[in-house]
Amino acid sequence: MHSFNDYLSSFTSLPPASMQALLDLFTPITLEKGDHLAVEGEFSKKLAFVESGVLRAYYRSPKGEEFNKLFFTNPAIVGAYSSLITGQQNMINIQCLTDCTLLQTNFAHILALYEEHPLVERLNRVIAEDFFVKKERREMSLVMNDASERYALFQQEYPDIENQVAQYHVASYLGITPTQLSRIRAKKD
Amino acid sequence: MHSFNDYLSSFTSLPPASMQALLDLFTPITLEKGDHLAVEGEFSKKLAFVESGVLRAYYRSPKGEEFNKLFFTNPAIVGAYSSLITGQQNMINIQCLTDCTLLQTNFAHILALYEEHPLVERLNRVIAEDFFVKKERREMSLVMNDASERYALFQQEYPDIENQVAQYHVASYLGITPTQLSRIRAKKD
DNA sequence: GTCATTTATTTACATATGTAAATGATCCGT
DNA sequence: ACGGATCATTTACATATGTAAATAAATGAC
Repeated sequence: MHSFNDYLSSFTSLPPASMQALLDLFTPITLEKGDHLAVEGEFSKKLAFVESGVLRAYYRSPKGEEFNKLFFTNPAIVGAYSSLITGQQNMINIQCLTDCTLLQTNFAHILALYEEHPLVERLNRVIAEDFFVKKERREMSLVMNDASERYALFQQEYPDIENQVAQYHVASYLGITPTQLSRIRAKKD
Repeated sequence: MHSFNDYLSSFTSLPPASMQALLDLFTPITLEKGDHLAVEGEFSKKLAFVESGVLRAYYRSPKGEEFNKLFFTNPAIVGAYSSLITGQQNMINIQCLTDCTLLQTNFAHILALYEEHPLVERLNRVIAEDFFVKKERREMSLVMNDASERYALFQQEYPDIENQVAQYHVASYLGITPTQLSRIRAKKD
């Protein structure tokens, strides 16, 4: 498992005192398969680091269909990011697909650290930029690659997820039906 | 035409002195159909406001196929946003689809205003959040709507663009071929 | 361990979309 | 106004994907 400390350090280095102050904000929690960390319509406040387990972020269409948008596993930060930073109503849902252990905090606590620990703000910015760039890459992939190429990319990007979650969650992430994913998998042999 | 001043004011109000300092940074330029404002691989520096004309942002696949990602018309801010804020290499191209008149500046000039005009930073953040939310909506639409629904949404969102640019640019934005767009249009009668 | 439930695959058919080529329409420079 | 170039539509056919239903496999509760 990748520790939260190591994960944060991979973005930018922090003075030990700042790192400690930041880490101290987070509380270990456990969630069960099916539990939600964020729900659409809320004004989201929580941010967490994934220690173990798998979560998904998903949209819901007006008719109630669900569309997986992202998966999260160790090491990753999970939260309704756009709601947190904009203060607007949250549009996505975040749910555990397995039992999960997380380190959780209130986003406001992090903001409160900026005065005393300016490099925490820098760290936060770097992480936000990383999110942004990943989002852009995913958007490019949705547009430029067909389903079977996206499936190959998914396997590269999340090598450990495929055997931890239901096939239909993968299909939803790829933007196809489970039927079509089965066909694509069958062809690969 | 919507003035730059009015457009900025629609996000958040600025003290007149700050607004003037900001507006003073921008220089009117004209670009011709086909000209590029940003090219992939560069480290982008420029940001501009669209006074008139139509621009597109597009990706290029490794094989050289182009995929339209966004259109820009008055009033809008245009620039290789993710490159500007992250300082990373730019991944998108921005090109004029008609002759355009823009107000242009170097992004660094805006950052330099933050000290003396703190509300400019707030304005910038609000605009970035607006970008982010729009990006999320577009991503949702790509995933949840089929091509003919996306076409209807495009017509709502950009009511004036359809008769200013080639059909195949619209098709590319929708993620389909011009052939398929023709079929969708034919059905609507 | 058994059985019911959930999940994955397969099948048959329908629909959306792509490709390539032909035809029409429109635009632009001279 | 003419004529070549670009663009849009149409046609015919191929492929990818969806839907619905049947079957097979895996999972989980007892």
